[in-house]
Amino acid sequence: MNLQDEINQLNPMQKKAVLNTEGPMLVLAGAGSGKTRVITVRTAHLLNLGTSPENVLAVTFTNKSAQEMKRRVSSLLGRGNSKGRLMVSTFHSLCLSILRHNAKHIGYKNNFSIFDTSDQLSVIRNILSDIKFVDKNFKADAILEKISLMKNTDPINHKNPLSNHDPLYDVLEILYPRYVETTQTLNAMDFDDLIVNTIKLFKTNPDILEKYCNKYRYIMVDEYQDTNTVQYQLIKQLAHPRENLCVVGDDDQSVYAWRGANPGNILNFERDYPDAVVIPLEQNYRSTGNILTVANTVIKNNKKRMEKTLWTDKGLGAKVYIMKASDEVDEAQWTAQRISTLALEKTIPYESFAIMYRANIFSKLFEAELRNLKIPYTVIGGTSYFDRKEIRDIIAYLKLIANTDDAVSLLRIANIPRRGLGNTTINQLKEHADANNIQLFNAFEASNNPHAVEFTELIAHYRDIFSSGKDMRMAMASLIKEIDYNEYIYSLYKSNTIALKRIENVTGFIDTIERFCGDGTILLPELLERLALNDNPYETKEESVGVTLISLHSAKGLEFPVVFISGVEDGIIPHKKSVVVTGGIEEERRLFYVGVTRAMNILFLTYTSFRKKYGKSSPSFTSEFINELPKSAIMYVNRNEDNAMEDDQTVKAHMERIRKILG
DNA sequence: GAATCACGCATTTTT
DNA sequence: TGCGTGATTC
Repeated sequence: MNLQDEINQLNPMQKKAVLNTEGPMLVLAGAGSGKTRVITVRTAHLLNLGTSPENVLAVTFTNKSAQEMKRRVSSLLGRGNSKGRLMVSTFHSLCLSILRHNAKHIGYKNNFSIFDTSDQLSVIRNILSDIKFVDKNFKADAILEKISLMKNTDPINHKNPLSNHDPLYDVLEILYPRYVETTQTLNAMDFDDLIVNTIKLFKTNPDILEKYCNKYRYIMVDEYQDTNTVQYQLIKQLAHPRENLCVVGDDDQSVYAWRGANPGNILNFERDYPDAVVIPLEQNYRSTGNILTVANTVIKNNKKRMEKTLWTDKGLGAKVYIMKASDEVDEAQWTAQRISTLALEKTIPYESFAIMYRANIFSKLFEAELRNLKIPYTVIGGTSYFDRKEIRDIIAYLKLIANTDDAVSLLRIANIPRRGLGNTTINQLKEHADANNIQLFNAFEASNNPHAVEFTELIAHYRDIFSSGKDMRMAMASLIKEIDYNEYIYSLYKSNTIALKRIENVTGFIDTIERFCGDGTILLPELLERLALNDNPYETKEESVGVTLISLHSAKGLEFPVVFISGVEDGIIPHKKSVVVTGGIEEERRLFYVGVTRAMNILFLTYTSFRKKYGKSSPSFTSEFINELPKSAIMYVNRNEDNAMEDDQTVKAHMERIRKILG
């Protein structure tokens, strides 16, 4: 299908958004309203009008959506067309590429490292121990969260986000500058720094900013409701003065305030850009009528939102089913049984089902019950492959090889595998480095400890090997062999099976790396960037197998024919801890709304009478959101006479549709 | 440096 | 309840 046909098929609002290419525009894209389609067709249209692809910048939050967007734009324009020159990028990778070219202007070397969360935690723990600050009430991860919030809200004026009654307030006043100083000394940036430092770069070097402003004449931002204050500032800087800025988002799906997202960015768009055109997309192409009625009714209870009502021409469809289980085991069994029945009797593929929950911990019981019934499933989220100790160790080697100033990586692996560099020796070296104001690595080099010197020689040797651009796999394999990492793993774990598994992980990691590299060879710094930003341009998108188990947060952006939202109980949704913080009950309601609007044809809401919490069973109470549901669109299903659905002709008709859709 | 134990804590997560 | 951390001990 060519572009013009594609445009002709859009609904009037979508078409308006696509054809309006100049000036600021807010596309208020309701759930399932064809948002991605609008963005991609709009981009293709822009290019088709003669705009050069290098003058267009599209910003997303995840690499996955960036890749998806590139793919769709290039398929709209036909092959060989501009895919490579079009800048579709995440906030972080955009900033990273800007900073790599301009590192010296903000006091960094261009081989700066990117620190992930665990690197950040190490920095904080080191500072705490340096200043001999011991207080169990101040945990590194709580401090980190606040530091991140501080950076994301007001990095330049160092505005403390806490009230001065908060016990963490004073700690943060001391730690924040120290943390910033330390990371800079280590020639490292954390994820927040990537954005913050870009803003600073632009503030202090208007000429550099101007260059980028001239380059990016048309800017699009996806998921605008998730932008935080610094991302907002960045976009504002870049869009000036043309303001050909198209932001797309849905304030009702803003569920990341707790990590700094500022829904005010979308709510205030018209105030910030007075000439803005606002286009609401309210026709929903995903869900049937009753599901949308439930979604609309619930979300209307939020006060701070932009008014919109989703509608569909699909008809009412099945009612939203509500199941009250006796306890969490019953809930999981019931859900698994329902899936089994629907799958077998109505021949719905398992891939059409999703079970959603507020917290990943809840996946356990569902997994067990699905296993019981031999139903295949995929759990999304949880701890990442890259968080494993053995993978982190190897990555620490690579990071140190790429940036010897990275003392966090250095300290991680100085004695892994053991090479006679115990705590005492390392502390002496640290003191020596501090006293002489030199990098720790240089203190190792200059030390009269042969182990320390040998270690730096090893790193230097591999620095040469990796920078020569030789085969990455060979270099890695040889490094792992030279340090005898496998032997170390065997010595670490008593059980051979566990040790073998860990070793397999390391081998698997080398394979993963190869996939990150694609056909061509890339150098170590680029590999590390891709690893840090989780950006694998060669990853083949694999269809997940079986029933999807997923948190409500992770489900944003996805859709499934049949959805179960579990644990719709007071304290879970809304979560007891969320009610008192940033987003409060309204954000919880949005999260629930996100879950509801994932469902295409059938939606179940489940909750319990009793639930085991921390080992002991206590009564659970229905979520207030259940009470907000419109009576006309819902139907209660009883455990003992669980046959209501089978008699429901609408369900049969809709199952028929699902089968058709899925071929 | 390793093994053991007690204690405390317990959303959401991408980059 | 169950895991991860940190202290304690050998």
